[in-house]
Amino acid sequence: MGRRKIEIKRIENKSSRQVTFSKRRNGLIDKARQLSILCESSVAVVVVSASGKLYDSSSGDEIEALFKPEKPQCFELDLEEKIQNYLPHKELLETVQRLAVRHIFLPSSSDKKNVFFLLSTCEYSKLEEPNVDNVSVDSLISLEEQLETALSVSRARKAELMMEYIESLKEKEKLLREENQVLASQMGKNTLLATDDERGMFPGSSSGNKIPETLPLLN
Amino acid sequence: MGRRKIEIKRIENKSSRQVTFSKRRNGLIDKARQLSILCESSVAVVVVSASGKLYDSSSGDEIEALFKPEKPQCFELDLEEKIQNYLPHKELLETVQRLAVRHIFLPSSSDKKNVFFLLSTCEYSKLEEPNVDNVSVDSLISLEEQLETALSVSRARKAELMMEYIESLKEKEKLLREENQVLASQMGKNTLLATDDERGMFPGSSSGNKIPETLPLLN
DNA sequence: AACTATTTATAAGA
DNA sequence: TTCTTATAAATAGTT
Repeated sequence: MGRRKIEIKRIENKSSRQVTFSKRRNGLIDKARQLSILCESSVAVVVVSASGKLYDSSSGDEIEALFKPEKPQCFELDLEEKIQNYLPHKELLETVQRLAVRHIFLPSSSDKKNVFFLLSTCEYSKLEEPNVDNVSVDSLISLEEQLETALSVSRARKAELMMEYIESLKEKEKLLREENQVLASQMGKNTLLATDDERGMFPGSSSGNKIPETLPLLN
Repeated sequence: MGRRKIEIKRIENKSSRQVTFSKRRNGLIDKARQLSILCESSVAVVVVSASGKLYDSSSGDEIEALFKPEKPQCFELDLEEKIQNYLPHKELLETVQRLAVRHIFLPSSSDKKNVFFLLSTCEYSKLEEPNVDNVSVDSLISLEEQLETALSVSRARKAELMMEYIESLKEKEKLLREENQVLASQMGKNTLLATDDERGMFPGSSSGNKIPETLPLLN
């Protein structure tokens, strides 16, 4: 689409490369925007420099909002919602968000299911200059560390939330069970329930059913 | 760029929208690829779709073998060692920075949506410096690919298992509650327990108040 | 940053 | 879905 056809290969000239990067990045972003509108999908474009520098900060809420609408299921609990929001793709999203955000296009519709996440980085360096390489590598490593930190935090938080929830459910179950036993004994017919308490119920989960048959739900 | 100029607004016709979506998505991805090559930048396109198309999946067996916690650290190691040592920490960035083209399937814990990952990046030429041969880089790429896939699937699986467990606990709780109610009504004195249920019962004992009060744990 | 000759993407039609 | 093609849009080289 220019005066000449170009091969798709690295542009050697540094300034040409920079100019092309700028033009095409803008083009890409606009394409993403158009797609999101035309097809009612959600598109996020994030541009990060290789150095990890933040070009354009955006609120985390905006990006998070991108995924909120697709929250599935009838989870009435706040905690469960939080857990849902920590699913893998959200981890990635949040992670990248911490790095750098250049442009964000918010979803055009609330119940949209198609989400494009586009991350683009450009290395402006100096491949011709050997002595600058270390700087670049260091910045990459730094970037990686930030990513890893973000991911770790995200995962840890997710696990924490889930475990809290599981603990609370277990606790609730225990109390219910106790109540049950009290009631049963008050009625003078507690044998059935008392024996139930002796068994440990959940060794783990099996893959197939949400509620595995091997797990006696009520003992 | 078609027979006619179109307004950038939601395409009402469903099949047109689908067709356009497909075309433009491909166009976007190709643009991203070109940008990454031309400007030696890294581009990741992530597609999250509710329609459930699978671009790539990884077997569960590889996951166990590859998912090993190891430590990062020294930057001075040769590349092969770096590969071994850096996997967890560099996972995301290296994915973005180095992988040529790949698809990762991220199973969602939800049964109604699938997550697709498509990452496309351009290789850094600095990685192809003197003492790094192509074989080494290739193996790096391959390894990273496998690891990333494995990690993604593994994490998703873990989340799935936890969610299954949560579901089973909830189900069990429900049954206990029913049992309780039956007992209570049989005794003709079910008020006490019923009211307990309406309030959040548990301060959360076993884990030392880990359960946030703001979260209605039950109902 | 603007311009414009060309190439590229794609809307509509088959 | 895939292809064809007229046309709109993007952009490479230039100013």
